[in-house]
Amino acid sequence: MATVEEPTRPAVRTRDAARTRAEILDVATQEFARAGYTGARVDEIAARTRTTKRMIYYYFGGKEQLFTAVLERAYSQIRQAEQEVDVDHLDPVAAIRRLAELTFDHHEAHPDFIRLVAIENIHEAEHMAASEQLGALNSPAIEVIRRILDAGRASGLFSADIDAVDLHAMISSFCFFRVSNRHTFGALFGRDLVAAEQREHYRTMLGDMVIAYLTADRSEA
Amino acid sequence: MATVEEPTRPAVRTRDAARTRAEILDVATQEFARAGYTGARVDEIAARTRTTKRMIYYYFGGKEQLFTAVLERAYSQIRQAEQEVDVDHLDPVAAIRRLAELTFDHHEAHPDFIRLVAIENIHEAEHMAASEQLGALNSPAIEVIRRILDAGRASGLFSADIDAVDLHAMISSFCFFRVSNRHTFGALFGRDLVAAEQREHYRTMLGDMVIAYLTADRSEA
DNA sequence: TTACTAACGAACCAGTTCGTACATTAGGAG
DNA sequence: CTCCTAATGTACGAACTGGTTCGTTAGTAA
Repeated sequence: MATVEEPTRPAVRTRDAARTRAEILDVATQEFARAGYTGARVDEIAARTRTTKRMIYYYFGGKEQLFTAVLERAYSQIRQAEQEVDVDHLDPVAAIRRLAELTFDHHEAHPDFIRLVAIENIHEAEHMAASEQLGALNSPAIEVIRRILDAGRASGLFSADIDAVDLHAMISSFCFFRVSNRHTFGALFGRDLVAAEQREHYRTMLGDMVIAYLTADRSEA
Repeated sequence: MATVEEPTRPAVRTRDAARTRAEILDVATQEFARAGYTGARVDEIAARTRTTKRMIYYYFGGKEQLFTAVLERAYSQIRQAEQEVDVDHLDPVAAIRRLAELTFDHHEAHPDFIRLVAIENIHEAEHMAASEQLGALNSPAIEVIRRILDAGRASGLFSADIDAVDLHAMISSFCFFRVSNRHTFGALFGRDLVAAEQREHYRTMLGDMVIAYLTADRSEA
């Protein structure tokens, strides 16, 4: 019943450009991943931030550039993870399997990233094209794959003459599809590709598939 | 220089419910595939039709139901194509390879369908869930795969104990990724997965991969 | 202490977008 | 030929949305 108005606490507007910028990126990542580029609302992003819409335009310029910034950060995080991969101590077969599993795990752990990539493909990668930072700077994973492939062929273990980028595509396609198409696949076949009980099953299947392809006996062909 | 106004031809408003409905679906499919669900504009769909926006609401009820109808038709077309598959005269290895190639070809030939599926996944298949027609009625392809797998195992050619739905996922993931992620993959690695020169390369790679997995020597495992 | 600027907030605006109310007519049933 | 209704077209509006204008203030350099 108190008719006394709350003094609407001054909220001690502390100034911290880096924090504000990062917070906008965090929220924007969620919102874009949730609703797609067009479906994401700048007002909604601002509302879920401790700052205002004005700041989004102040720091990023607009919705398009904000999405580009979101993509840039997401990809830079993935590259960072890839750089920490260490499979040099393993034999080629084990190394490839390990790498496939790491890719599998990373996709599963970052569904928002998968969604962002799917969304960017709907828009034909126009935001990536507009980014200087994202210009064809190769993923570290490719170099790792290349080294393992060379070793595997040198030792006679690998018969397939696939190159690193194509092998990366093969591994990624399985990992990506499992997460990206989870919902339509589930609706059509009543099977949840990302169900916890199935995790080991699919992880093993991926490794088996890649190794089988690389080591297949092609002498009869 | 004729200042005589064109009589704005009466356009002979012929009435044909089926045609109007089908035309709306055609244009809507393009527009949704182009811009995503949220990005698609009802006014734009109407403008590219020989009828008006009023008819979209008259026949479909609204944007959501229109998108659901688009998905229903797209999936029914795919099922129709799957039903025409005939691989019964082939041995299991050749049959699986042929089936994989047909899936490959279908994905390549229908990029709009791929985009619609990707878009529907962004929306967590909520429109498919709202459809009675799309309720878990299995794809004919699954039955075909099941038969081939049984035959392959019976004859001792296939060693892998994978089930039909998972094999379908394996094949689809490669075909789907190649089309759906064409743009981001191209931007990152400078390689166009859908380039015509590469078509045979990837088609063969898919078949090799699936056959290698199914026939891999697991005696040493 | 003062002055200056980077960082910030509230309110607003113009264009858009889905959806609807109302009026009209083609074409078939009788 | 007449009447009835499924089918169609026009015009409009309320809510939303990206972006901007204008004014304020925290922190800091001198």
